[in-house]
Amino acid sequence: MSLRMALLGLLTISGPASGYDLTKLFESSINHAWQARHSQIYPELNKMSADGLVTVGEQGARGRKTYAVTEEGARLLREWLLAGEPSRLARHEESLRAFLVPALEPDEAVALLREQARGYDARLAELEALGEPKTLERGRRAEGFGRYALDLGLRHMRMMRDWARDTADEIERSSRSRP
Amino acid sequence: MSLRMALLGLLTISGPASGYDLTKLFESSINHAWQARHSQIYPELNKMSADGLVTVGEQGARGRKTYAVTEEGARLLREWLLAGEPSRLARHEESLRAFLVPALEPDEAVALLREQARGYDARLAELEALGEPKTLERGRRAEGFGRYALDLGLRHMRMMRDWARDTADEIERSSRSRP
DNA sequence: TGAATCATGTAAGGCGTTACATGATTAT
DNA sequence: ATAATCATGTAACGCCTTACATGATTCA
Repeated sequence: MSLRMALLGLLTISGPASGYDLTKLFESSINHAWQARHSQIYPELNKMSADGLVTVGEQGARGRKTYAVTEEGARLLREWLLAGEPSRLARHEESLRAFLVPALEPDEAVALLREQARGYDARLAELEALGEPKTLERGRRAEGFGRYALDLGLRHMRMMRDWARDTADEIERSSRSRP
Repeated sequence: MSLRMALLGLLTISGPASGYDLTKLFESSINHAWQARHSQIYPELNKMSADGLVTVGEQGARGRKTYAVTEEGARLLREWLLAGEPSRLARHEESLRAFLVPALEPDEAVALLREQARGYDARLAELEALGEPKTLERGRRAEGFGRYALDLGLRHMRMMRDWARDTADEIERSSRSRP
């Protein structure tokens, strides 16, 4: 269901697009919260079309198909977004890794956490670059769509970086005090 | 692979345990980063045993089996943790929902975000209760294992709550200025 | 004694990844 | 001409969820 909603949402926010466009949109925008490859997106769009959630517009060059959200699709998305179910589906391999850090020896754990912190900093820089005017030329991104999401991504990276750094500090401190 | 590592990690940190124990441990500890039901855990433990990563100890009452990590299991976990692959597998339905908020009308979006912020606050309170001495009686949790993870969980909840609140504020402000 | 909890399993079907496969168009 | 990019699809296999299924032990 989530993939379906993600596609409806992307089409709603960014306007009609092809499967190819949506594949790239996934990568460039929503990637830190959800992933999908073209091999999953293309069949899903076909099913959604069969279910009346999207329509296929003009068949462009190279067999390009442009999809647009129908009224029913819009209604379904709205319902899904407003449905207050907690829906705790969350799979985050990095957090899992972080969680298992105490299974390592203290010095190994510290090294790993420091490296992770560096990684988050690098990705933070990538994301920050996306927010700068220079990168915004590709359109849309600035207004509404992407604004809040980008902000969320930035906060997430900062949070993870800080946690990794603080935890490394704490492990170092406690393993120095009783070695 | 992740489930396998999660199980090895939990067994390493908390000591020998049954599939039943691990199922509950999953729920009470790692839940915000990874989920697994008993129907996935039991077969996986059997496979891991066949692969020599864990051993089955004494068969207790009610057919209870107690698993322990083997040397090979420990080695595999260590390798996996230290392997620096970025591994960006992340599926977070809540972030996805948050991301799609701009697909709603401003007033609907604000209402949704406020409700989400309340939800995060509630879960934050739950997590904070876990960190208090009273709840710690069930053992282990306090030292090492759970400490860092709990901290990460708390930071995550706070981050999400703040984002939801700030974004609601921002949408409210911008829809008031040009309605 | 009956309900709750402990304890383990299997099966069907859906979701997601990797790999395979093909061809058109554009830029160098 | 050649490489890069655009563009869509299918198939096999693995991971995960939901539902079905069973029985032992403990507590009130």
